[in-house]
Amino acid sequence: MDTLEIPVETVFAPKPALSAAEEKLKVTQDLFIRRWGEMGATWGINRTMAEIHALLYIMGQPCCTDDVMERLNISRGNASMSLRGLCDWGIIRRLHKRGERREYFESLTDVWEIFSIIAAERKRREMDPVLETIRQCQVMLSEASLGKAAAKRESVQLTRERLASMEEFMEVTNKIFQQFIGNAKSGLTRVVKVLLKAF
Amino acid sequence: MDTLEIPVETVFAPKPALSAAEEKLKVTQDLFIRRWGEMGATWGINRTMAEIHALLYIMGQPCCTDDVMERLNISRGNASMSLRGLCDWGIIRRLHKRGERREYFESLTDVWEIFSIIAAERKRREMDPVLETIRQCQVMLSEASLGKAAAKRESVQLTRERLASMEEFMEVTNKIFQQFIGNAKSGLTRVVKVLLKAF
DNA sequence: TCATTGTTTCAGTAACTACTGAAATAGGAG
DNA sequence: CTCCTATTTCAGTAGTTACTGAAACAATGA
Repeated sequence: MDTLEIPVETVFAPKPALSAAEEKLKVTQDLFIRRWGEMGATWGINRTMAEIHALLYIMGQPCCTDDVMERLNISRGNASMSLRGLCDWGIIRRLHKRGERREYFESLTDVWEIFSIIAAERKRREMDPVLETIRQCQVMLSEASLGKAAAKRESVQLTRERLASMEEFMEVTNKIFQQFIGNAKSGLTRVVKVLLKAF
Repeated sequence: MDTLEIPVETVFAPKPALSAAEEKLKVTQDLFIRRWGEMGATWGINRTMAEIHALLYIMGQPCCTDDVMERLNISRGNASMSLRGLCDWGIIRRLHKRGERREYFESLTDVWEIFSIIAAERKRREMDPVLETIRQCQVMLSEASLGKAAAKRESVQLTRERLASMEEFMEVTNKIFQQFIGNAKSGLTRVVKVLLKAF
């Protein structure tokens, strides 16, 4: 039997074993983190970035690069790049602790704020260019550009109609986004309450 | 000089040259299609699928597999799979023309309907599982699971708070989605008008 | 100044996703 | 049934994105 020997773990892993409660907390957080990462992936945000954000959000306390690396089993390079990316988005913040050399990171805590930042950025990057393109297309198919006869062709008319309905849709959607973004900090609940009451 | 010979194009390319207007229409449509594809890509929908949908939408008339292949320069396999995918989503439809062997495809024309289908599906696939996970996490950190003392720890409390605010956010968001989805056909404009008037 | 600790960058590579082209399959017409 | 045309499937591969690990860099303190 080797119960009398010093367990290998004592030498190589200086950490004390987690208490049952700590273990459960960790398992729970990991579950949340994984799911969040999966969701992020299908929304065009890379999994690791989403996971890091989930970690910082769910922990509720600042973590340093090494904490993140260790917890998610990722390399230093990856952690560094992803943390920077999240800072660029503005949904996590760098944090210097007095007398500490290393940097810590923490997530914004207000969920409405987090999502309105993301929404605003995506609108700017993805919806706005499409809207601009649609308008450009409409100019290209205008009477002025094609001449009166050609502009009357059925195929041209069809395309113009489609462009117009898409434009209308996107404009309205944009306005909704504005509401989200503008009201985020005060809690979007207000927007929603109005919406729900009306139906 | 070879002007007296039959031009090579006459033999190999039976199509007549496009008129200026047709050419402009094509260029315009291509511009729209490309932009739409780019947007799709950043939203986690693959570029080709988004482009095919854009094509069918903007054309306003049914196309067969070969039309799509030729217009977008993609292989038969790709076209077939992507068209099936779009049918599965429900945003394009198969269409049999009387006396024609091959199948045609057309896009839904109502933009609100298109987007509400997409929204509903994404909610089901991506938000619902996260919500379920959050609830599961809350159970895992309940007093019943951890015991009274452990449940009082600060770290546990923090995590529980975060889970709770995220849950609240997602529930509200879900309700908004429901409104979208439920009112789509009658034109979402109604929802929006209410929303806008209230501010 | 140098040593130490922490951070960023980036070339190389692993992992993944999308696409092709050809073969298999389906189904209508004769 | 067979022939013919349209459609689907899928193995192999091209193209893309994400990640690692090491080296360069930055900042602090002795």
